Amino acid sequence: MISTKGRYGLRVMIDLAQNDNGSYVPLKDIADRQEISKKYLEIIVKKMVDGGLVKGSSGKGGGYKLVKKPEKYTVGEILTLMEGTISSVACLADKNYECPRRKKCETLPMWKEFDGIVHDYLYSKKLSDLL
Amino acid sequence: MISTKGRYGLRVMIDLAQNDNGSYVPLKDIADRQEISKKYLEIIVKKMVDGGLVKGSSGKGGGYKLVKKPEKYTVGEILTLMEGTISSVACLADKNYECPRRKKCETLPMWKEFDGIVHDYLYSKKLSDLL
DNA sequence: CCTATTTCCTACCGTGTCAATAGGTTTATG
DNA sequence: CATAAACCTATTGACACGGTAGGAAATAGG
Repeated sequence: MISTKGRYGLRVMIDLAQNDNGSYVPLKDIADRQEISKKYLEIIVKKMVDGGLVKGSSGKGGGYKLVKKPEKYTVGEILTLMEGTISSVACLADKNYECPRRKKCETLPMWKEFDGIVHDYLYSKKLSDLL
Repeated sequence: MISTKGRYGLRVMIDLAQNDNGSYVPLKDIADRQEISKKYLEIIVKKMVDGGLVKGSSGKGGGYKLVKKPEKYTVGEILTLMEGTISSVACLADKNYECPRRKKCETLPMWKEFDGIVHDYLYSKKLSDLL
């Protein structure tokens, strides 16, 4: 289940794309438009800055802006950053984890196939598709 | 993310299908084969009994058995019972919930499409496909 | 009838995440 | 130098996760 971090994060990205006039968009405006507490959005946008999805600027006239064109972002990369992983099962979330039952596990192949379908959908969907 | 309830539950169903000789399969045997604590499995199988997926019988010679043929179960129905919902976002998990932003929400159509794909995959997958 | 085996039931527990809120500090602009 | 904005740290209450523990009830075989 995608949490508010992922869902709100995606909406912030859309908002930034829709209101991009070259300068920075203040978080207060985004919070008002999206009807989400600005305080809570700070946490979310912080992750996006740290993850390199957006750029922030302090001080008067500051705010946030996208670092690349909307068609260059995939929904998958945004959700992966916000959620930590997008995998549907723990056995596949950590790439280094080797389940001792992986040889005989009857469900693993299905989870892998399922994860593949989810991955394909989310990484083929572009931010620009949502505007 | 599918929790252990869903994952273990699915494995129990597979185990029951594989070891079905007409009589009841004791939980102790399932726990041994699946390398999962029997105590914890009790919680999981209880849900499956309440949900009508399996039938339980107390006393000596008791245990659990499937109530229908493996090809009549879908992975989707098993996971939905164990997880409560299979929806990827809260806005779609509760059928009665009406989001005040649903008219203008730019992400809702995508979530609906995504949920549809997930649903189609999981409900087309049969328990018998995993044996 | 008795005993072993099995499900069934209730309660508890530590840890972590979720969804926020609060209050202050730093940075930049005009 | 005032204002507006991001940035930083801490805290909170509720709840789910992943179990563990101990016993009560049911049932079959000897």
